[in-house]
Amino acid sequence: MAAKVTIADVARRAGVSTATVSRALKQPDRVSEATRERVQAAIDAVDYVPNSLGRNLRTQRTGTVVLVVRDIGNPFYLEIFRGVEAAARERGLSVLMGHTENDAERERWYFDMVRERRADGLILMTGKLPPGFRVTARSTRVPIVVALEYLEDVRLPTVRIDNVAAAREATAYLAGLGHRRIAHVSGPTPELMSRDRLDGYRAGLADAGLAGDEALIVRGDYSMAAGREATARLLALEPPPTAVFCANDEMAMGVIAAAREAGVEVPAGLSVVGFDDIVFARNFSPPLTTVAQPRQEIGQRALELLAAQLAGEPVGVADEVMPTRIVPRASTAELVTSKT
Amino acid sequence: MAAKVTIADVARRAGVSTATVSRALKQPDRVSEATRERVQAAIDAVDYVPNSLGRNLRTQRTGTVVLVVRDIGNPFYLEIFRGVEAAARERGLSVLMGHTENDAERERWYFDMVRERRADGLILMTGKLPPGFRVTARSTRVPIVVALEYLEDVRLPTVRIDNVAAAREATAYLAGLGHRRIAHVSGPTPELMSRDRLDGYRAGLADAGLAGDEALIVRGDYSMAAGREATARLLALEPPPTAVFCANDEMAMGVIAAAREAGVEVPAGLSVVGFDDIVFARNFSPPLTTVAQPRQEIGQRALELLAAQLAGEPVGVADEVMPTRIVPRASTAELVTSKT
DNA sequence: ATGAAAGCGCTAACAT
DNA sequence: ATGTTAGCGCTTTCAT
Repeated sequence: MAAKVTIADVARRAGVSTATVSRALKQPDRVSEATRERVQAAIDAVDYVPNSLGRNLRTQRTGTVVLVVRDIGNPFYLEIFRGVEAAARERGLSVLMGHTENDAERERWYFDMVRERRADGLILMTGKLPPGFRVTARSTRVPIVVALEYLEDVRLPTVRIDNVAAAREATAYLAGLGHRRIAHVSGPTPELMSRDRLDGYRAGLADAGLAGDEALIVRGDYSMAAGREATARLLALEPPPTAVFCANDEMAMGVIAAAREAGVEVPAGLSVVGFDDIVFARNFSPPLTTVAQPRQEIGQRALELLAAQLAGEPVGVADEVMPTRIVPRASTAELVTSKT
Repeated sequence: MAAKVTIADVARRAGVSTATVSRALKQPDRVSEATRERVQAAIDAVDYVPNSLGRNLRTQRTGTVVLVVRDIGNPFYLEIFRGVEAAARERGLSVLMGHTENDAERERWYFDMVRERRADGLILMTGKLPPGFRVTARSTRVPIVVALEYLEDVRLPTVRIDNVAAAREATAYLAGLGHRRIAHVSGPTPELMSRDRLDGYRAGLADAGLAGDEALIVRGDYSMAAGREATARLLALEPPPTAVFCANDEMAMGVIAAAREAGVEVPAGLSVVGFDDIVFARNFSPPLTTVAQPRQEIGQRALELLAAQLAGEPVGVADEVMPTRIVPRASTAELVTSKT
């Protein structure tokens, strides 16, 4: 009915002070049973909805956190968002999702949201801080948790996986199937994550007593197209690899598509392993063997860490490493030695 | 440096009133050149960042709008989000993305965000209003724009596509390739969008002078698995269809995967058309013929409508219909009549 | 258990 | 062009 109902209207109606109404809402135990009921009746009668603007100004909190990713179009992030959101809702927080597309200006924009108090804190999944940001500066103190990616030379609470170990395991898996010529399609190697997976690949080869061959390593950019291009290079080698470990699922799918077009069947002629276990991995044909990370849990844990930080709890500089696991599907097979 | 710098600190430093500082920031033309510079210098000196909480309370606006979808995990929505976000940033608005997962409680939650003034308005892509919501009620007046989906019996500003016409065109496309037995895998028919696409399919058949056959219509739920199941049913028919129009891309991909596993090549033995042109459609094997909608533009337009509404401009009850187009790719081919 | 009163930081009348 | 003043709606001491 009324266009604008404030706490004062409720107070008047219930015959109490605004302070009592506020208490009845936020700290019911500090108000007598009878009063509480009277207040509730008044609230219903005038159709009162608390205006959080007033509260926010008073408490200097917005109840909103921002999840910053590079590319919101990447379905990979959505599962993490789910985890973050679920944990946030439990605590009455809202989650804003923003993406930077590697643009420095936008990276800063999200930081400014916190500085302007439009949000309380940040979960960073961009792999970098905005240029010029110094963690030590009191003036720029922004509650942050780094998820998934991690930052070199910066000590911030982090939730991540061990990319080296996971890649090593994936490579070992292929070696265990009898493969000897195992290629790797990596991500852009300036990025820490790509380097880690590449390092893991090398370590995996070494574990299996296999010599590395730089010709078997092709740089990509995590796109399906990059997987296609890499395939052309790899199949032209003499001898060609019998297995490929890709730094993500999209590139693995590109490899499979290109290989098939080149007349090489997967997994009969080429075993392919991806990384991430995106939704389509399971439904690809053939279903993709890949490395799964506990995305939802990562998101959840990141929010928990951030919430603790916001609540003023001593968090220290957490560095939580979540477990990964190989998901064997039909894109990999034992090497059939078809020597003459 | 300072933990908390307010507009008063700047005013003191610049030797002006807080009102002048506020003006220098928001209406620079109402302040003399000299003053403006002095204020700016003071701002830099004390490292002042405006606290939007104060402004929000004063202006009764948050500068935030919420994009409500059913399932945030559906990559289809992301392109729309991009359009919304881009248009929002131009206007200094932020976009919060929320998903309901068809849960009534959560549907209401986003409405309450606006009622509690945690957000200024809603872009609804859920295809329904929360239970009990009446557009007429002044008390629940919430700025809303409906995108993509539209609501029966409710007059709200809407940005959408013509699903009937698009489906009709898709069916006509298959008929134009010579197909006579054209099947349809629909979405859940209680939903308006699914019904529209089904109606369009029927109209398309009629256009081509083809008799409908209810056995050729299979209900799905927009999942890849549903596409797979539908395929089993369709291939068992006598004679089986030579073409399938699916109500979305995921189901089309399920159909293709299942057909191939059943020994039916696409498009040689079966032509398949999807709907939505999701990112993977282009990279599927074979690349999927589908109906593309201008997602980014839909998002952009929806935000423009909402922004106008928030600005108090007379919007009326807009009903904007955006154009769709068929994207021919390799999952469809002319029917080869292999009659004996 | 409840009330009175003082702001949180900002903007917008209204003056000058 | 600039200053004064009065809140926006809420929470939270501090009293009682």
